[in-house]
Amino acid sequence: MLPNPDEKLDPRVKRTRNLILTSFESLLAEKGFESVSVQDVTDQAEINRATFYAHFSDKYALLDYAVQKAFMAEIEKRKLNMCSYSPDNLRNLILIVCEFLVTIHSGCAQPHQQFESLVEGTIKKQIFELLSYWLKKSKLPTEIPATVATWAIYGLASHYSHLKKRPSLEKFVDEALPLVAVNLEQFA
Amino acid sequence: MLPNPDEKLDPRVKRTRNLILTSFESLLAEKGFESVSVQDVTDQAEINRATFYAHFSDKYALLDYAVQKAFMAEIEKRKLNMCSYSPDNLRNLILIVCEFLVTIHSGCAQPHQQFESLVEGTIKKQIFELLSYWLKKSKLPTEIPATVATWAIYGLASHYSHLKKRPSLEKFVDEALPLVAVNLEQFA
DNA sequence: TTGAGAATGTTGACTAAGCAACAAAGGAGT
DNA sequence: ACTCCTTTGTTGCTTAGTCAACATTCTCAA
Repeated sequence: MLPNPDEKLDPRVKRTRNLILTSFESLLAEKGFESVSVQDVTDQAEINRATFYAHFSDKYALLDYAVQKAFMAEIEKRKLNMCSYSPDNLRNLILIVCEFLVTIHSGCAQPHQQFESLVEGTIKKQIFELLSYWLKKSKLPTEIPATVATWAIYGLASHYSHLKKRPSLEKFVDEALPLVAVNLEQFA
Repeated sequence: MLPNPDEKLDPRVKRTRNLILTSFESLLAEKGFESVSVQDVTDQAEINRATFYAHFSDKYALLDYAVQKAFMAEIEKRKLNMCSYSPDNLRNLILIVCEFLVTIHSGCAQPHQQFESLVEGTIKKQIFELLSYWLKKSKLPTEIPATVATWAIYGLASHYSHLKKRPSLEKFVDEALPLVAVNLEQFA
């Protein structure tokens, strides 16, 4: 799908970004997004503040980057970026999104509205791109079905991750899958 | 005793040295000193080879630095660098040297002659400096007693660390201590 | 013995990171 | 209102790290 944006990058850049990312994640878990300042991140990363701004325009850009990278890692781990549409792949995608949101809610202190909608935007963009990629390969119509499915998947995952008593993920996905699949397959 | 050479140092320098140090230690444990190349170190540290030479003239200088730093850390941990001569402090010093050599023998693959004598030189320099510092503070004669004690201590520790069946460190040090102490105290 | 490959040091030109200082905007309390 | 303090972006100059290239030396097997 995508060329790996890691390799061939100046080692200093990789190092710096990793330092920023690592300290950001730990601060996120400790204090929550709203109360983390750029200062905090650079202090803990032992990076100059000016260097931060050479990489990210502000902490929102950093959040976007962090979420995107973490989510992409999950996608790549299951090789969903190197295949095309199938019910089973779709099932795995839904699964990933659910797990991802659950993880975020357990790994980030005080998730406020602001934070959640930022994450939502980033994740939906990723889902949409992946679905588009799948459908294009299968010569299926893309735009509308991918949009519908994207929102549906994210909605399901968000719902699931907010449940007080979450049912088994397997059961949940089994029930949800056909509803999403029909959106993508109906013109096959 | 010494001002901490860590603080006030350019963050990039600290980072680079730590990266080099970390990868060196792991390679030392894995392959042994003789078979570790500068290449290996810089590859694993993800540092440019030219950068290595900006910090160390060669791998021997690196070994020196690594040993010195590790040993100094033990000294500082027990605050021996902030006190003066006493039998108890001397006892702790002997203890540290013994433990240090034991650790090196278990943590480094195939310790050859070359490696051992490099370590010996570095450690003895450290011991000598510490003893001199102690004695000077107590207005005791320095040069000769410190020399004798340094060699004695290192010899004991080396002997101990090479024993096939090592007795309890406590017992060993209890026996050795008075012999070394007399060298330092006889003119008190 | 020779020759091919690997490791060593070194160089000079380029790029990223550090730093200090600045103006500006917000927040908390008095 | 006010100050005091913190955070935010931004800038110009300095220093450290990167890279590719080169000449040497080592090593080891053909």
